[in-house]
Amino acid sequence: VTGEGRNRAVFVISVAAELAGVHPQTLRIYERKGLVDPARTGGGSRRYSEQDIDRLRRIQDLTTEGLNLAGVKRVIELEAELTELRGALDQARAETEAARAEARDAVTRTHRGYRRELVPLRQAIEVFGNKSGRR
Amino acid sequence: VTGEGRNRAVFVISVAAELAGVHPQTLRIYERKGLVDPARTGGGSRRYSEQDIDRLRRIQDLTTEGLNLAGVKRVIELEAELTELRGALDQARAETEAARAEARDAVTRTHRGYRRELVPLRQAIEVFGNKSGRR
DNA sequence: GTGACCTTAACGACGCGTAATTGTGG
DNA sequence: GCCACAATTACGCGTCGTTAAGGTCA
Repeated sequence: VTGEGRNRAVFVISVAAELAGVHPQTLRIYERKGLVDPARTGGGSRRYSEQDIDRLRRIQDLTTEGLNLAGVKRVIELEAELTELRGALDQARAETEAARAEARDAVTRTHRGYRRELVPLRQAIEVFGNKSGRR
Repeated sequence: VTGEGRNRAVFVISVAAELAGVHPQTLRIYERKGLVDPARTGGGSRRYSEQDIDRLRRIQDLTTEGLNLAGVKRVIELEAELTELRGALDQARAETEAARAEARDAVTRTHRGYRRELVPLRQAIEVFGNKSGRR
């Protein structure tokens, strides 16, 4: 079950606390407040993933800026919404560009289609020229 | 200078506090923390607009949810970003739709252009039919 | 001169982080 | 049996809101 990268929960609380630069007890508080949700071993010990560590560091940054934990939680939620929205916006703009390119291409293709038909027209004139009187 | 609607700063601090449901002194704290920025009269008194009142109510909601003032400030900023981004996303999607409609129309117009030219082609055959042998 | 505004300071309540205590699992 | 983890409790510090005191303008 290896190779899961940053999702793999490997750090015990003491190591996670050291990596995040906080007291282990603080991590337990964060969990109680719903700010992190580390995995648990069968015995009940917490295991923190790299993602958890990143989140802990983000929490640290925000609390250092003076936010309390309720604020940290909301801010993290809002930031997630923001990145999601930015992605959607990028995609929407790419689709606009694609639609515009497709518009140009479609016209070009249409022209080309007629031009391709126009080539044999000279022959068509030879073929149908006499029948032109036909109603 | 009337008719400015919600931007017009009309409420003194006691009324604003009552409208927002907080202590007047609390409003002064909010201002010191940069959460609101009411207008001032020549004499130095604060004057709150309807927009200010809305903002005060929003601050109240967030603090009631347990955020401290630093968190309230950040959350309000992020929410502003979110609404801005949502607007941009709506616009981008509208532009995509417009570009796609324009793509369809452009092809249609191109077709129509050829069809208009194709009508006289029968006459052209009559006119040029004999010349078809010309190299 | 009274009243509402201004500012600054003091008080009480609460949230957060740390440390101490006790229990439990590897 | 030892060490690290778990959970609960207690303490210190800072923030927030209220209240109080003193000054200024209408």
